[in-house]
Amino acid sequence: MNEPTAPGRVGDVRRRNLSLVLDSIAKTVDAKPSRAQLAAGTGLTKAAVSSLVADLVESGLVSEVGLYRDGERGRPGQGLELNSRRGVVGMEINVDYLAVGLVDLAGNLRFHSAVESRNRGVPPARVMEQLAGLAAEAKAAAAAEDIAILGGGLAVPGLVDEKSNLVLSAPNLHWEDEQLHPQSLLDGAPLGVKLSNEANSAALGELWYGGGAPDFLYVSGEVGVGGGIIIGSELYTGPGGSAGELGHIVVHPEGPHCSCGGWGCLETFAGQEAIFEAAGIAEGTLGERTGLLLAALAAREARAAEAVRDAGRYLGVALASASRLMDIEAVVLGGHFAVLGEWIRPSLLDSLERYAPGLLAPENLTVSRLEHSGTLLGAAGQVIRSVIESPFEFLLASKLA
Amino acid sequence: MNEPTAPGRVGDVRRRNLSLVLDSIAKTVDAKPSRAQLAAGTGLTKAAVSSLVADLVESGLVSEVGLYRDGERGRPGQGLELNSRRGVVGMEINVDYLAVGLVDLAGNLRFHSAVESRNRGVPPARVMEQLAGLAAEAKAAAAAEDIAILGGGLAVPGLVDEKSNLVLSAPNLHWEDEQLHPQSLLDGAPLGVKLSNEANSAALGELWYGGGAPDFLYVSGEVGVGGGIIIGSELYTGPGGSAGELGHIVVHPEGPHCSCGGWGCLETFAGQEAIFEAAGIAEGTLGERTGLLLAALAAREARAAEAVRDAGRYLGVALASASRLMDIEAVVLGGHFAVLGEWIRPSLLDSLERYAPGLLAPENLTVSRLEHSGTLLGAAGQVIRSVIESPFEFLLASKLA
DNA sequence: CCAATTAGTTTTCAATCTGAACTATATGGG
DNA sequence: CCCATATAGTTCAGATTGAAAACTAATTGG
Repeated sequence: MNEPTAPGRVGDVRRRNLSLVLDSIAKTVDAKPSRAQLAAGTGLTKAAVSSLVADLVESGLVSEVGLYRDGERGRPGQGLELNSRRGVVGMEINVDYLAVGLVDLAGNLRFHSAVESRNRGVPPARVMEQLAGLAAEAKAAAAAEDIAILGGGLAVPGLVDEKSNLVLSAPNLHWEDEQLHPQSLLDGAPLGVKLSNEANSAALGELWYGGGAPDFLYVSGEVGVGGGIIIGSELYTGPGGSAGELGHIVVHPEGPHCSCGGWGCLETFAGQEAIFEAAGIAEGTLGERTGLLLAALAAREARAAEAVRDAGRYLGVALASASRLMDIEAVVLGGHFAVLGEWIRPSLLDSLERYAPGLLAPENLTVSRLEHSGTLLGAAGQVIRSVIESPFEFLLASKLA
Repeated sequence: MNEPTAPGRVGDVRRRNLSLVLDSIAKTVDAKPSRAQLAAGTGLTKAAVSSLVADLVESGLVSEVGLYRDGERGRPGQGLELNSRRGVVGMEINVDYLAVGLVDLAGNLRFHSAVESRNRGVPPARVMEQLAGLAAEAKAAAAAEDIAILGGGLAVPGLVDEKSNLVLSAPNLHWEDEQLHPQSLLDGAPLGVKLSNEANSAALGELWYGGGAPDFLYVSGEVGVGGGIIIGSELYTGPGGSAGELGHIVVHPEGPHCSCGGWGCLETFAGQEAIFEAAGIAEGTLGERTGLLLAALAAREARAAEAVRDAGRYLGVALASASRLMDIEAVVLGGHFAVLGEWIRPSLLDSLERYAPGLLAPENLTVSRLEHSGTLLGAAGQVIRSVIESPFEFLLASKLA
């Protein structure tokens, strides 16, 4: 018997309403709602909203931005918005690059920097050292724009335990059970640095700063094939936190052996290596090979076209199964699949229609437009969302300071 | 922008705590906790628990059962338990039988009755008429035992819309967009009759009255292959309510055409028809054919053995994919697969180990022991759980009456 | 310049939990 | 047999918080 359910206290009501008001302000992008509008939108009384907003303003999460006027009569309202002088640093370690970004509470990417970096097989300490340099740039940018950094998010391409900051397994980096110290990247940030999975973060980035649909499968084609499952505007992580492994859905029971130990996984047909190999592109860095592949596709070379067509076909099999099982009727392609977007789309749609007819309308298969910033935005966004969802804890902390 | 989030009111605290206390009483089966124990268990003060329990007792949901003594010193406590003189009727329409059961709040099956009935192709009105006869038996049994019927649950083998009591599609009954009137089965029951899907109800029955693991996939092998996904002790239904379609996971891209329009679905390899056909058993009712199959297996007939082995193999493929995708590491076999339990287990385990090595320990693949009552218990249990989760609404209603 | 209108604040009230004091009821040793 | 001790449960004052309504503030249009 688990007993995780905490008793309701009188004060819980305020926790919830603080979050409700803050979330309403966050949702109303560009509109800068007044207290009265918030009252109407949330169902709270004006009195309650006033009291809640007072706390939020005092803590610095929300700022008043001049008077709001609609041309009608009556006293104008005070426009409210998330304080754009508070920010979170999103950071990403990937196989062949490092990146950081500074995202303000309102969701604007205020600074962005990335460097190529061959991180495969490099010890975490060395990679973190290099990342610290980028983080310093972000801090400098924040100081220049007078933005206070509340915290950060760090996404890595592997399975992580965010409580203990452990990278359990990042096969493409050749990391296994590596202890990271992400806090050291942003000394003194009150909310610390949250470690997360790259595909999940990219899915969340897509949710918060991309298309915005509440339910979709995000397919992240990096070296492996990863995925993030968004249901009801929340990330589905599963009981153990490792859900979304689209790459290891079995798409052919007689398929080749997979690095995971299984057979016929999607990754063996649609992973980057599999596609390059099928297309006959063996040499060079990831970037070079991607360039060669796109060139071959543009030149209508049969072998490349077939490689991508097959990948799309098997991706369709996996997505048909996943959509049916989880009742999710939208898919967003990211990473490698976004790069191959228009090339892979036809065979993927054909395959979906063959294996799950009528399930997924073509307009619900989209390509992410966030490109490389999606993961960053998602990594930072998780920290921003945690504040929006539990502002009370933040208020307490800022009261003490 | 959806705005489903209701503002927190002061009174919400009591809603939550009523549910917390009621749930604590429900969880503590056989222990009959005192108010003081509940206070310790929930984190509420004794004063709060006393007040909450008073409301619950007054509404008739909870009853005081004599004094509690542990042999120590001190005043003995009043034992509390869910009122076993309140019940819910679980009902099930299936392809070849109808069944009803009376379940009291404490979860005891107090009455059970089932009849064989060939319902395939029979109009809903006729089936409902026959079911009403069984429901009358349950009502009589409740009257005889002085149990007040609060409501009912009706499970059907198909996709339902529970708001409008519509059976959207029950292919095995040949029902399509049929309007049911389940309330008429239990006139005057204050909580009405809730329509639900058979596989989902069976999964919930397994959750509440069976094994009790918080995360598992329930596989319901009836005429089709259905499934129920339990995550965090809750049913996962997906955004549209039709999740769990294990039967239409693609297990072989070159497989046969499926009734769903797709190709190579699990159902085409492991559905009842597929197994009977592969085993060469074409004649007779479902029951007769099942008997023949089991006899053939017992006689070690090669064709039957191979049919079941293949079904297990493909079921393993589907479960490997589903487990990986959703990060669920336990499986419960129900329906036909429970009947075939020991015969299908070896090839299923082999297959799981081949396609998702190390993911699912053999002890996490279990066979449901609830047999035919699982669905009933789940159907009734949904109504019972709705009371446990929102007792406040129930109190209001009983105050008015 | 005033009526109408809308924004936001103040005040009173009710709901509900906590905490502490109090009452109720049992056991066991002298 | 009685009283110290222990545990169960109740009562009551105090704090938090939102609802409702009255009130103040600021703006427009005639």
